[in-house]
Amino acid sequence: MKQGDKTRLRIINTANQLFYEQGYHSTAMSDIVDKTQLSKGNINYHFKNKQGILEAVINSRIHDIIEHLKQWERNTIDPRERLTLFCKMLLNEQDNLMHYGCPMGTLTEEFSKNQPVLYQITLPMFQCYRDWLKQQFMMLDFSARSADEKAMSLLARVQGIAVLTHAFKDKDFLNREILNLIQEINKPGK
Amino acid sequence: MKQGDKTRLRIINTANQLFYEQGYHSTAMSDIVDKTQLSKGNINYHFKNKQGILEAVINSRIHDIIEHLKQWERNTIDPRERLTLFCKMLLNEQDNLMHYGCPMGTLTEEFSKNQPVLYQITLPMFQCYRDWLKQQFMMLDFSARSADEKAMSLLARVQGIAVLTHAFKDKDFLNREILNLIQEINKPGK
DNA sequence: GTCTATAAGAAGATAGAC
DNA sequence: GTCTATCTTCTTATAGAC
Repeated sequence: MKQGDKTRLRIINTANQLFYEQGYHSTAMSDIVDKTQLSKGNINYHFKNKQGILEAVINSRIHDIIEHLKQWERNTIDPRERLTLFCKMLLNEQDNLMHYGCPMGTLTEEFSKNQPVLYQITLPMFQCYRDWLKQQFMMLDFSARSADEKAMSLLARVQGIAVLTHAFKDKDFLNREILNLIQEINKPGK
Repeated sequence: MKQGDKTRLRIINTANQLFYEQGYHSTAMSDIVDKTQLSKGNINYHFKNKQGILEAVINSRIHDIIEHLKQWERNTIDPRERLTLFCKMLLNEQDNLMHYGCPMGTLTEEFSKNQPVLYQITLPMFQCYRDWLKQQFMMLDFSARSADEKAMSLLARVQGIAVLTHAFKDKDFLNREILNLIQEINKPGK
């Protein structure tokens, strides 16, 4: 890998972490400078501006999400088990969720109000999960329409749990709710 | 009412609306100046700084929330009906939810990551609803502990619906989910 | 109580040397 | 490719006149 690519990657990964832990707006270019130990000028050589960094970060995240989904598909062919793996993801991220909320949800909320350009960049993350969940429900013989509705329902459940875990800094709540949700998913008559 | 009080109230109400529509961080003092048609100096006479305005806004919101809860208590003594009124609140705010999300959830999320002082100011809004919902579940003969868990569950459901309504700008989803939620609440064996 | 004017700082983006 | 230095704009907060 070329030196330039290594630097570019270092910027993306650092910004990704900072955008998650502090939010996009609260992360200054100087924060990225400090954490990467690169100069301001160097960062601006690799990215036109802050929005350019965001775009690269989101592309990187989407790549990771897709890898994650593929892994679940390799792990099992049972859609209910796959949905269960999706829910369990939150248990693996307990501390991060408590401190920083959902990386996708919090970033989207930050842009949904009045940053239409950044919002458009960020929303595809949500769409990845929505489409994949829909596929799983279709494998359970739901129609395309109701599979999408089930996907949205499940996404909403998970986002709600993330919001309250974050707001009340409550890991017990998180564990309780996710276990309940997994039970509901695996109930036969659903 | 004195002129000073009228001015103070005008600032609070304007800031309340702007904080909701744009977020706290994205609302500049100059936005409040423009919308109130008051001078910068006048606003700083009434409030020490931006944080002072936030505190007044939150106090005003909490006052409104409590009035709202009291009204639901006057409207019915049946706890399930009261929980239903709570859910229906979201249907009355369809357009706002779609454009700006939950006024309580979005503000709390904005501060939960790395603004501990503002977070402490904002969280009591959530606590109001949590306590009231808990009371309703206790009237349905749940123990204090499980009533609180049910309250948190319901809050999470509603927050999740708000997040996805906002993210996908989808009112149909909102209506569908809220009606489902109301049905669940009024199922006998819950 | 309300105003105008300005200080003081932070943040994003740019210029140009090496 | 990487750096230092600077520009410009935006934002909060303050000083002082009326």
